[in-house]
Amino acid sequence: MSSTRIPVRRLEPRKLPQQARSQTTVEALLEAAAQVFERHGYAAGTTNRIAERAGVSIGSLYQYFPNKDAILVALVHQHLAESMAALQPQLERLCGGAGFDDVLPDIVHAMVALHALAPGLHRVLFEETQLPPGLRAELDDLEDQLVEQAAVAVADDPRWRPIDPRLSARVVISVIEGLTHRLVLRPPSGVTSEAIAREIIELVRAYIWTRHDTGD
Amino acid sequence: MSSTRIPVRRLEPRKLPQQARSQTTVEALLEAAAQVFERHGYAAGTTNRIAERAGVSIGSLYQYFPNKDAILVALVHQHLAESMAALQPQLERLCGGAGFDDVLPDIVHAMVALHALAPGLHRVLFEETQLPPGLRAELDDLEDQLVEQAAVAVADDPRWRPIDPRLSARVVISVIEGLTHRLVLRPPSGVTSEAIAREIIELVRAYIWTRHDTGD
Amino acid sequence: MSSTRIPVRRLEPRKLPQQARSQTTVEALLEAAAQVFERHGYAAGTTNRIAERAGVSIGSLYQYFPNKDAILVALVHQHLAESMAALQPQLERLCGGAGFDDVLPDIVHAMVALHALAPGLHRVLFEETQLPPGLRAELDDLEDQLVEQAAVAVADDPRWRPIDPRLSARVVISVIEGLTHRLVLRPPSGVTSEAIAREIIELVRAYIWTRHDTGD
Amino acid sequence: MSSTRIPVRRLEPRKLPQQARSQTTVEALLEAAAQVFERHGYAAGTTNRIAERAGVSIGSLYQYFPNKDAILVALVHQHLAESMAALQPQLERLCGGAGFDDVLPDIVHAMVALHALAPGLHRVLFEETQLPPGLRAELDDLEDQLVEQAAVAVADDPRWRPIDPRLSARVVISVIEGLTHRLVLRPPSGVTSEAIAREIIELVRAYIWTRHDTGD
DNA sequence: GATGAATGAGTATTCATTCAT
DNA sequence: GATGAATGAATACTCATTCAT
Repeated sequence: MSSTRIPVRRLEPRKLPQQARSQTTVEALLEAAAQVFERHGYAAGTTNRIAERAGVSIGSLYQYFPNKDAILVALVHQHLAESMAALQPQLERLCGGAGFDDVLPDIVHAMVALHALAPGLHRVLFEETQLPPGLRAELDDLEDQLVEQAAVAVADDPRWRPIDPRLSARVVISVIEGLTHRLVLRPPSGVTSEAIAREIIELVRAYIWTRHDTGD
Repeated sequence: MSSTRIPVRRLEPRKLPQQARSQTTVEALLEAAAQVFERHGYAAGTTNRIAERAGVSIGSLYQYFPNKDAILVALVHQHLAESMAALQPQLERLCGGAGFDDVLPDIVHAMVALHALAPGLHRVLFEETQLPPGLRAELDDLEDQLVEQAAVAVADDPRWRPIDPRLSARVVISVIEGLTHRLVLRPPSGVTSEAIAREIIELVRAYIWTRHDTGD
Repeated sequence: MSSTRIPVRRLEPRKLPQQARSQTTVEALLEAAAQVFERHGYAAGTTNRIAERAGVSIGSLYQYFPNKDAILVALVHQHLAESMAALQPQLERLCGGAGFDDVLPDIVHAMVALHALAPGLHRVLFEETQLPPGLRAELDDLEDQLVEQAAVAVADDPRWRPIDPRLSARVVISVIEGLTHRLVLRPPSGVTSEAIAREIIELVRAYIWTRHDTGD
Repeated sequence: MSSTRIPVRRLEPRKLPQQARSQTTVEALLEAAAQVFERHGYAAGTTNRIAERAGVSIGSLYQYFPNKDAILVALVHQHLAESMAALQPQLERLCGGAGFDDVLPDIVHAMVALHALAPGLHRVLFEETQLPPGLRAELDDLEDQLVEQAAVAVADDPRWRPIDPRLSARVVISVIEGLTHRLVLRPPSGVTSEAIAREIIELVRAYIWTRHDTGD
């Protein structure tokens, strides 16, 4: 009779690789997981396939990840870190007084570039799977922070005085995120990612312009 | 959607129900499938559960659907039909000469209403699962048609003469679809679906206004 | 991402077989499980082996038992039922006024016969595995009832007036149970099960005789 | 004990620790194993857990024990040694002419004390696992020796002349061992280990008294 | 000698699908 | 037409054991 444990599901990596060798293994696993999930989707991306593609035994996979979900979570965290690295500089420019108008293109281009790299994987990461509540909350928090910063930046801009900066900011963020996903992950034929970025920028500009108090 | 192989796989309903009783059974199955997929997701929504909830034996389910994917496909078709039914009148108004400005709100409201009904199901139908290529193409075709119609309507509008009607139309459609999904399926806290619709409308209006040739 | 259910572990049979065919399957499975556990022990008695020996697919096993433990539980219940069936008549004789001295031999013989049938299985059922708390409690309850009945019977016996009937009864039950297990499940060489029964009877008789208030 | 196959399998410690450090390691491993088996049972007591708890790498564990079973065997031997150490003096008293009646209480108390120390471990050692045949035989031999000695002692006792000293001795040993296990490892609520010892002593006394030739 | 990364056969369990009744 | 018992390939995951460093 198996003992009745309390099944607390861990999602953090199981142990930190200490030797150089294992560091390599973990990286190979994450890389393999990204490819496998991208090609097969999450459900059909089996742990055995991931291990195989990583050139590693299934046992090694489970030495570093307590379960399949943990791999996904690690991938999401990786993406988050990359996103922050790409966005942080722009946000600092914004807070440093640069005009929203100037920063916007860079933000959008960064977002588009970020997603264009491995569109299938992003689909899996953010659409196909139901992320665990903790991670979901983490992402939502992050977005809220972005919204907050954007709201402040937009409110400060002397030329644009939006009536409801918070809502405007939320829509702006959603538009950027939503359209990037929509257009980059499933690009309509005959539309370059360059054109996509351009249109997103125009869209946001137009929206903000409309939503402000012209003071007339 | 599970398989990556390319076996010969039928996705059409196995046989058309001819008697009233069968008709009822099929409807019960689709309704049950919608509920089960909404609650459990596609992968965890087992055919046995669907059959059980439909009050029908698993054997009967397979009498009408050759496999699990076929149920999903039927559900997508159903959704498509409903969408068309909701959108067609507006499109006809558009083609009949009504101003895009007038029709836009109705379109957006229709879209939002369509998705607000069973958000979880829509997530499953359009995000969680990798639709079979044929269906995917079908959906894309449909969207292309919408784009085409919208392009014509926008181009015809005497007050708005967009520089690239086709691209503008595509963006408009994507914005409506993308934001509806993004905002309705995972609504930010404190934002009503009414507000969402309003902002989408504003967004599109602003964009079109910007994108036109003012003739100055 | 798999949905996070609350893992309540069921141990009851999964569904009651409704057709005659499945009744047969369940019986074959239990019989096979008894043999497999007896030969290999619980841990090494795999579900696949059980299914194979039952001449049934592994899927069928899980159609009737939600997990491996449930099979063990069913086996214990089966044994319990058989034990009660064998013991009940004697207990009724006891309560009906028959002398403890007369009934004792029959009880011991019944116990020995019960265990001599599949000793290895009983070892697995009651020694090797840590039974789930509910079942453990059930067994303890049963034993407590036996103790209670024995205590009453012994107390009533005019010839035996034990000082502490409850404790004496407990020891008597434990002796019968403990020695049956010890001697039947791992019989010393050269001792027949007949001799074992005889000695157990003597032991209990001597004990009770000693433990009574001689009234001197 | 897992394997049912009969591979060539070493169960002796792999190498005798020669340096003081190694001696310490082996002791730490056995101590850890005892704790881990007591807490988790044999099957769930993994070698990695044992090594971890011993503060030793898994590699080191296998330096001293060829496999998991060998650890169990070592533990059994350890227990045997302790048992002999506790029992030997009493047996010598017996052979030295002390009355069985006088020695019995000390034997029983020694047995109870021995088992009360780590009941869970004893359950694992002697009930949960199917000991390898060699060890099983070793244990049985030991018991036979005890029986022999007891038989001689009992036969010699001028006051007790049992009809079949060998059988009586066997029953006595079994009673002591069986009831100790039964009552110490799974004590009925409300019964102290002191009371248990007392009742076992009484039981054996009564039995021997009954089983002797009164000479009438 | 010690370490711990790597291994992979083996385990319980699920679920889409078939087919005898 | 309907039923539901039966199937078994496939999956996530474990753990005793090895061996390069």
